[in-house]
Amino acid sequence: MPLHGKGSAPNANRRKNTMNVLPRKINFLETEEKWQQIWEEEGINRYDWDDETRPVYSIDTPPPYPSGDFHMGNFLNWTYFDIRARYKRMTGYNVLFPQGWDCHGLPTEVAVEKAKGIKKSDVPPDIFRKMCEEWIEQYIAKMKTAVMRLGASIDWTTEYRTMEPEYMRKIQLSFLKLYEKDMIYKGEHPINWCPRCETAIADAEVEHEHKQGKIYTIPFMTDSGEVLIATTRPIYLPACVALGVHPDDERYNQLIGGKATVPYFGQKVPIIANDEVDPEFGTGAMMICTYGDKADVVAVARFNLPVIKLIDGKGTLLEVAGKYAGMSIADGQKQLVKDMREADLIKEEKQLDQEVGLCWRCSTAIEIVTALQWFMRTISLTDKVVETANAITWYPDWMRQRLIDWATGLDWDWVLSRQRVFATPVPAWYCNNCGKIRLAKPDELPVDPRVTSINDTCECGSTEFVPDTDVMDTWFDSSMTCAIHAGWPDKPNWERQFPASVHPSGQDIIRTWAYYLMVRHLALFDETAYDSVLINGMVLGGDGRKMSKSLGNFVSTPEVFEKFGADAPRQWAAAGGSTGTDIPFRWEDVEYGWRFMRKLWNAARFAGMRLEDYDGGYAEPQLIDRWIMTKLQKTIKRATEAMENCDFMNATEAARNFIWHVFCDHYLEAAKTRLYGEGDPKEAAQWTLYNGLRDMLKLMAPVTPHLSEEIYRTMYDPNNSITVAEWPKYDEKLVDEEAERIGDMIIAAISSIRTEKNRRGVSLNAPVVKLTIYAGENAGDIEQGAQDIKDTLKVEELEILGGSGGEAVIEEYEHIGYSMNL
RNA sequence: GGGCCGGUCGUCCAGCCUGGUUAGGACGCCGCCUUUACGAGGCGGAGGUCGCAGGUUCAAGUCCUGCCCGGCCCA
Repeated sequence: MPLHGKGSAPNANRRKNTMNVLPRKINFLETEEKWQQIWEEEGINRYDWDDETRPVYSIDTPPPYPSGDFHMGNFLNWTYFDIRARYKRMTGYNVLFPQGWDCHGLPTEVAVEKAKGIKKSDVPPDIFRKMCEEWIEQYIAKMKTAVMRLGASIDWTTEYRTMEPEYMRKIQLSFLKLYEKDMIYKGEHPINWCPRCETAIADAEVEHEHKQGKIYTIPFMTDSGEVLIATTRPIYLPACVALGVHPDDERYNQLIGGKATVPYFGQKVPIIANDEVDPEFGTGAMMICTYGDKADVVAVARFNLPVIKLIDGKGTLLEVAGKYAGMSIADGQKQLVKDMREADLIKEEKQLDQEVGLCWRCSTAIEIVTALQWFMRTISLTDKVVETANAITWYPDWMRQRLIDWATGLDWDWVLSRQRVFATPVPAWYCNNCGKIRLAKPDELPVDPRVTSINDTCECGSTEFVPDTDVMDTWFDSSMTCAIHAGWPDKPNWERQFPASVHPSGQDIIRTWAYYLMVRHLALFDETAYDSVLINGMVLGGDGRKMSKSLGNFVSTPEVFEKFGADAPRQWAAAGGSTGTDIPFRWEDVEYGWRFMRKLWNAARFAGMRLEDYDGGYAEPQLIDRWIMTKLQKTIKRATEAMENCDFMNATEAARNFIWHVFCDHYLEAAKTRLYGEGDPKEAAQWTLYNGLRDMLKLMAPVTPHLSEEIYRTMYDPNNSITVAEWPKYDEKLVDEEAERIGDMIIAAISSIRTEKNRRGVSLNAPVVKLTIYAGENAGDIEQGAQDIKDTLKVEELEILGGSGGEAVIEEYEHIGYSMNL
């Protein structure tokens, strides 16, 4: 036995004060709010910017868009990174857990327009901005309340808003630095365009949807007769610049090099060989227009074809569309199809299931147009992105592929500029005379060129400048967080907090958040933005379908808080499914968490009562004490490994199952009689209980911080928080394999006999006049637990024999039989 | 069409990477027990040929191949 002698109490200092006993009744909801307040007052969640001893763990908390609704999906995310933050604090890290709000964006503009009954163009940009800023504060307040009610261990001294001048300064500065590095440029390129929002949008902002559409077969005239093409968008005929056929397609390849005449509009276009044309699709010949779809973009670039502008920013057809000019695309197409039918130029019409790109904000069908926009170079960084994605850690591992697939599938650089108001302005003016760009200088930031004019002289001698009226994609605000959280560019030691240790993200926004962060920081610092990515899945309704109000499976977060507070649903979030997978919200899981809290509370209350006179002393642990300690060590090991891997489910399950079904169900029952007694057997049980329970509270602390704290401060240490106490260490000295083997046998015997008592309709407490156990070769083992068996089962006379016999056998130990007289 | 994930008791979820005792847990269902931590509890029971078909192996829920179904993302 590794442990000997009274007084040599490992991990337990002799206590002077008696232990406080927990009250029978407890209002968990009030308790939680109490601790949230105390933690804030004590500042225990603050990052220590000056501490150079502890290793840093920095969390790249994604600043949410303050919609005002902290939904159960948010609940899941914040629980994930809060568990991570708390676990890391307990394992010795200086944890930076910041919180920001990603304020800019169209939804606020729309909401303000509606609320004030104005259009954004009715008032100057700075006035409209102010309205948006005021508007969004109410939503930030709501979101913040929810984050705090969850018990997220945020360092609120770090709180920031992306709409603040100070934040915009940093974003604009990064813009200038990227421009200096030639990573940002202004150019004319085909881009996705939302005709309703009248703004450029990035690939990542395009949603795809299947729609039933029509495909029309239309004849083009060539020197050797008609060639039929199939198109879903005949309205693009005026912008047709070529006819493409596959070079191996024997129906058409003799036409290559010749000309074709566009029906109805009459322009002549070249017939070119394009191996990307699918001879199986439609008629096998494809018209190339500017731009009907992405394939057109690729073809135009590849064959150096001219570009014909067909629509303006509102999606209205231009002059080139002839009599259709001035109509919307949809109306124009309708009219054109009608006219072409009459002219017998439509040979066939068929239904086709096609995919259309939609603006993710307003669901308007996007168009592809060519326009002068700001871009950030991303395509040239693709290899570097792939390399970095492979080098960092992903929880779970298979999510890595999502980023790689996205990055390698991109066709264009990132379109940065947007034509909106409530966003970070592009810090640039243009010389009114020669057109040269005059970028803001770092000390002029932050600046809104739409509001502030520039006092300077251009190289050409002119002093007149016009502002760049573009603003930036909101992702440009939020994809700098790893550096900005770390303190860039002002804190001299910002690189101590950089790269971020973990970037938490939803699987749905890997293509945006994770990708933009990575590419942006690589471009600026040539370094990864984060060392690991923690992915959470979506929260589904209890029926396994996507949670939504229209499906009637929607659960609001305030409702959950009101009924069950934070710690119970936090257990659902932690244990509802594997990290990264979608998890259904189930009230049953939350209720189970709530019952676990009550169970642990009662067990701790019992421990407190039996430890009231405990002075921290040590007596040689008995078999069953060593058994539970061994089981505890193995639980610590399992939970720690799971926590290290962000496997919150198995970490939580390991701790909960041990506490409830091993410690409460078996150990407390077996040790109860000793704890009511006197002397060394009692002290051994007390030592085990005192030290064991403390570790159990710690194992649960990241998941149920409020509950653990309430019990810990009442029973163990009123002045120090368990949430920053040391995480239990697996202690090999406390592992006793032999005790575990024999203990399992004793517990199995007790369980079997207890079941038998139950079967005979008597309570566990009813006395057993005589119990005879026929233990064969295990008689010596059973003998070691004789007292536990007698105590737990209330046996008056216990006889342990070798050999076999008895009226029943012990489950899982069929060679051990027993007889019992009640 | 491509990539990724999933298909395990009525329901939800582990287990699969690193093959090996009667496949676990929760919810629900049924039965029993007022026992000085807990009846918002305890004890027990029923319920699964691990999507299908092959293959590797002494041994497959676990590894390999093909297929089917569902989900997400992309074209």
